[in-house]
Amino acid sequence: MARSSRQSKILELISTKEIETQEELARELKNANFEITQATISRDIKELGLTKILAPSGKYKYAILGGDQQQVVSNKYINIFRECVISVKPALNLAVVKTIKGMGSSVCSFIDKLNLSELLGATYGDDTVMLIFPTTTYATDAVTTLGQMLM
Amino acid sequence: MARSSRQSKILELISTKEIETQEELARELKNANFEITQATISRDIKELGLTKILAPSGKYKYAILGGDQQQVVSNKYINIFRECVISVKPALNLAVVKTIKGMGSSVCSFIDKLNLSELLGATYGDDTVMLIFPTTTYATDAVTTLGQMLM
DNA sequence: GCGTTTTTTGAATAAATATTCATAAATTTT
DNA sequence: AAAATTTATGAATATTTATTCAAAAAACGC
Repeated sequence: MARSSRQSKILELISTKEIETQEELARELKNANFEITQATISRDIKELGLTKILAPSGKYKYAILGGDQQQVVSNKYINIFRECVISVKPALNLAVVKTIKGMGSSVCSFIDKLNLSELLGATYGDDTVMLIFPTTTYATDAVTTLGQMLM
Repeated sequence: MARSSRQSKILELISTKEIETQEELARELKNANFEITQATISRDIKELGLTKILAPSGKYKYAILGGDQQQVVSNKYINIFRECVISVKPALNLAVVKTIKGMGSSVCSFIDKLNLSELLGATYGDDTVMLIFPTTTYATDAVTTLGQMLM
């Protein structure tokens, strides 16, 4: 459980910040209350298919891999999603996602990447993500899409 | 000059073989008569925007980056091409590319990636690449395309 | 529940990679 | 063409990352 949450957090962190080293990632995770060592991060990074790329700044940073290999890995991401999400429910033009404690932000960051159709905006709390749509129909469609991923 | 040739060779090597470490790359380059140390390879790899990715085999290997950053880098590739190619000429339904000594194979590997229209096949020698087209027209078109890259 | 197997992790370490610093080669300036 | 500047490189080293090996934690069957 801690494992999935941690990996989800890692995905969020690297897409949010420019993480240059695994030690740096360890520090960030510590801030998010994951006590972990560099050894474990090395393993997580391998599992998640992350790589160091040359950022425009000229520095190296961790990023999610593009290309073919990505397919192999994205199942992994969906598994993480599954383990962090408790339920997805519609509420008029909103979709409300309940997550395990502390995973609101990283689940939200994950959902952002899905490019849900007509998603107007998304906000999150500690264990909730709220997705805003123009109509109830789009909201229920999104709930269906996300629900599918949980099965 | 040696620099461009070497980097061109590096591009060829990593797209041909599964190179796991810089030391391994150093050995391969030695075979191709480039006496070079790991330090320089580290620098070349940074310049070329290469990264280690997880190969399907589960091992790490070097690969050319996909994605946005790639644009920044591909100019670099064209520069290398420029420095390795001496001339591009048509001969009936063929295009003949003369390269500096020893660069036939890596220039050929580079050209392969261009997906020239109607290219039927390509062969190379030490300092020559031969491209085969169905008609003289396609051959001269290719010569124009490649010629453009040299300007 | 209790023993057994599998999975996850950390500490220590091995392995790999990036950088520093000095030097040499190439390029430009005058 | 000599001096000055820039660029490329290697040796040594610092830094970073992967792995080994042992231990703890979790999952499983009985």
